[in-house]
Amino acid sequence: GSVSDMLSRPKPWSKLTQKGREPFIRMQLWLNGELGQGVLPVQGQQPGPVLHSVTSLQDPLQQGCVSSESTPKTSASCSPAPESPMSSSESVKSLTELVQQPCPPIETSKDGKPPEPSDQPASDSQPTTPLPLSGHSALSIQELVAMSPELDTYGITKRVKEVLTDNNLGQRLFGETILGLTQGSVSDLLARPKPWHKLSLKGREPFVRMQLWLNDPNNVEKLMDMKRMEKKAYMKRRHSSVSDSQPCEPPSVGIDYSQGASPQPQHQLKKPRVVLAPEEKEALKRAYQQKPYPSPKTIEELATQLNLKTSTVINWFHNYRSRIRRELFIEEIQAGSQGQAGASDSPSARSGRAAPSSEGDSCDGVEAAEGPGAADAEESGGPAAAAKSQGRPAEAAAAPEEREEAPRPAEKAQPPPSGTPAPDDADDEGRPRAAPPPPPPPPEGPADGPGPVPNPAAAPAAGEDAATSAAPPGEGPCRARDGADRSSALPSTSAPAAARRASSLQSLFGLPEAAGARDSRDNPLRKKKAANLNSIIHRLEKAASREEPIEWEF
DNA sequence: TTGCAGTCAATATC
DNA sequence: GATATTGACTGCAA
Repeated sequence: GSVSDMLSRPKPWSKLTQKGREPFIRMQLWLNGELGQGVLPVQGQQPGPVLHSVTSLQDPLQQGCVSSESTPKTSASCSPAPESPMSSSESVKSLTELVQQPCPPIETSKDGKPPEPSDQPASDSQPTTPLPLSGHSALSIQELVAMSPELDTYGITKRVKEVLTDNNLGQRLFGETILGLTQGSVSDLLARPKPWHKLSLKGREPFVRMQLWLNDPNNVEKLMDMKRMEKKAYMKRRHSSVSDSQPCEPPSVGIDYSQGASPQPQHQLKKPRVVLAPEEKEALKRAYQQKPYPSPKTIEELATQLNLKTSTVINWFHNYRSRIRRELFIEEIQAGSQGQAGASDSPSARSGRAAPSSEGDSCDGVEAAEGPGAADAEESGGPAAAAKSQGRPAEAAAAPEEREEAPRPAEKAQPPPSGTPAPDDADDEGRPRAAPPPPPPPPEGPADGPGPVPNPAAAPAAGEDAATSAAPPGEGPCRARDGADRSSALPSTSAPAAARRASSLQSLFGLPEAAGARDSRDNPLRKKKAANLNSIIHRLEKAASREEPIEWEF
């Protein structure tokens, strides 16, 4: 259906979103029978039978990290035939070659990311720019990303981490040279990769780069070289600065704030970083538990009570929601890949590093659960939950479901679960409020368990959550969008509802297809979740077709 | 306008 | 010194 629509009523390029352009890029590539023709004028073309080609684009990046089970979406929408139809084979070939090439440096920074801002003396002969991509073939990273088959992000990061540690290569170096990202971002990415299908085109980019890098037989050497050169340059700078007594301009990275002292007026303008006190965080977390999507009013109150700027509170909620969500992704992945084998824990298996969250802060909105609300943990993945030193991860994964299954009455004296929106939330009503991504962590006893902790936040938030918590569970917005993503990128409207639902399920679990394929069957917890989610999806579908206000209660 | 994804970069922690 | 965490910001989509 989508294809038909697209073929008969193509939108002008300029009107298309990034997502929307993807199919056209695919078509263009397919038509070209080769890759990298720069930008693609798509308009008005009436491509012929395009369909199957998409599948054929599956193998390019391959080399091991593509999810074992080719994306269901694509395969569903395209000919199930495993092997791809002719024409595109060339493209695949050239792409594959390209991907495997020693990858000449490139200067294709998409958004024109300045090739290393000021940086690097490394410029010494070595291309500092990230993007180990094409030189000749003008195949931009975006194109590659657009055509990339589904990659196993978790597997990729795992491998990258291995390679980096094995060779004693730092994240900073890797990030700056290969990915064009800062150390912090790399760390985050490696520690908490999102499943491929949850990533936007932009978000996929680093993974494609990583995959390309992994495929490059000389990857380590190159990085080592870079390292050496950096060192050399650094030494050189030091020497010269010492001898010249010249306050040697801050090593590269022209952004030498820290170089502190220098009373440069501009630098003075830098606002100091806000660091929330533990109590403040605690309060915010509690507020989050009460209401993951606080109304402006609530935010205002929180800010006042905590003596923070409202923007800080807003940011905090955004970050928290999004980070919790990510936590859940990996929990799922890990649970998936491990639950299989060792039933439980094996912290060891956890890619070396324990889920970041486990140390308590980052996403502990969930962690909080372990205390008083620990009861919740009970069924949470059984052994896994128990084994986890902090119970956290497993809980996190399970928590959502529990809430769905048994809307805890505990949750703040919910006004009549149905119907009437929360009193206070006047400002929220009407808007189909997105569900708390990962449902607010198990309410350790609403408004906080034993929690003697003075909780300024809880108060204001308390009365309001009804409406919110009544929202559809399971990452509403995210999912919805995700669903849209898929359909636009990989038309598969013809898939029977059941199939669609199935794939939705996968996405709901945040499982990379591969993982899903691996474990979805026996894990009882998973089954339970699946069943539960199935029913939710079913209701959602029904509701959607009705268009009448609905009361969410799962 | 709101929420989110993706990042940066300052700090904290190891 | 390397890595992890996290508040803030940008850009985009609905």
